[in-house]
Amino acid sequence: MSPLPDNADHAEHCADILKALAHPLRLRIIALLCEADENVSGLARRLGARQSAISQQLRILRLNGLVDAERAEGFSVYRLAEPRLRQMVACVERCGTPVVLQEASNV
Amino acid sequence: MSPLPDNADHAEHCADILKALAHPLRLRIIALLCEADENVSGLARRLGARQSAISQQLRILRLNGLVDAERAEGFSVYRLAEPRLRQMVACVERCGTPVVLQEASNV
DNA sequence: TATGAATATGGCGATATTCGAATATTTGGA
DNA sequence: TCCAAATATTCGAATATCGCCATATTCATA
Repeated sequence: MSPLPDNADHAEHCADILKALAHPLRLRIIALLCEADENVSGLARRLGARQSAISQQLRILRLNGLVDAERAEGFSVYRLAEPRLRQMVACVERCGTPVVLQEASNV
Repeated sequence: MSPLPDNADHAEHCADILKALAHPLRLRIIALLCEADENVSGLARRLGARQSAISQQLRILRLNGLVDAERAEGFSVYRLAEPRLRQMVACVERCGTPVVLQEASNV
């Protein structure tokens, strides 16, 4: 069925995507960008993190092709480079939520 | 909307799940277990990996609550501990597949 | 061109991961 | 009980990642 078990290259590529997401701050950045584009200082403010930390993690996300940036009015506005990430985020969020809570909210 | 950006604890927990998946061999193990339960040597054979490598990665998956094992006829049979992982795997697999190929297969 | 805000990068110590080899443990059957 | 297959664990060296500070770069505007 799934090509993943037999295709080591594909597995490696998918693992790279997961690895890029597998960091609390990066995951929260991505989750914010799922809702709307945002610039660096906006992200830093909303996440309560230092600018350099945000910029560092954005670089990693950029190098992995998960986000891209555009300069606008003096700001670097970041956005999701891959719309399918919204599914990913929703998925991991469900996985990380105890079943009890999930049923309670009737999802 | 999503609780991820504002809830650092939840983000950390989700990142842990992603981290557990973010390894080529572990991802392929999970992908196999999505289809059917399997024992250690079966996994090693089908993935062309050493027994100790499989066992090591299974331990990590076990400690993270992604799989669990049951002894049967002399073998340790592993299975998914979390059915929602099937969605996760399908999701990351789509994300890791170039759009071109995806459209070609009409998904 | 000079300035300041916004962003990006370099470097570094500490910590964590990875993989193979060797070894230990568990288990079922003779 | 003893053996052999199946699985698990330990160890060490190479590598990678993290978090943070300091600094560099970019860019719009004066």
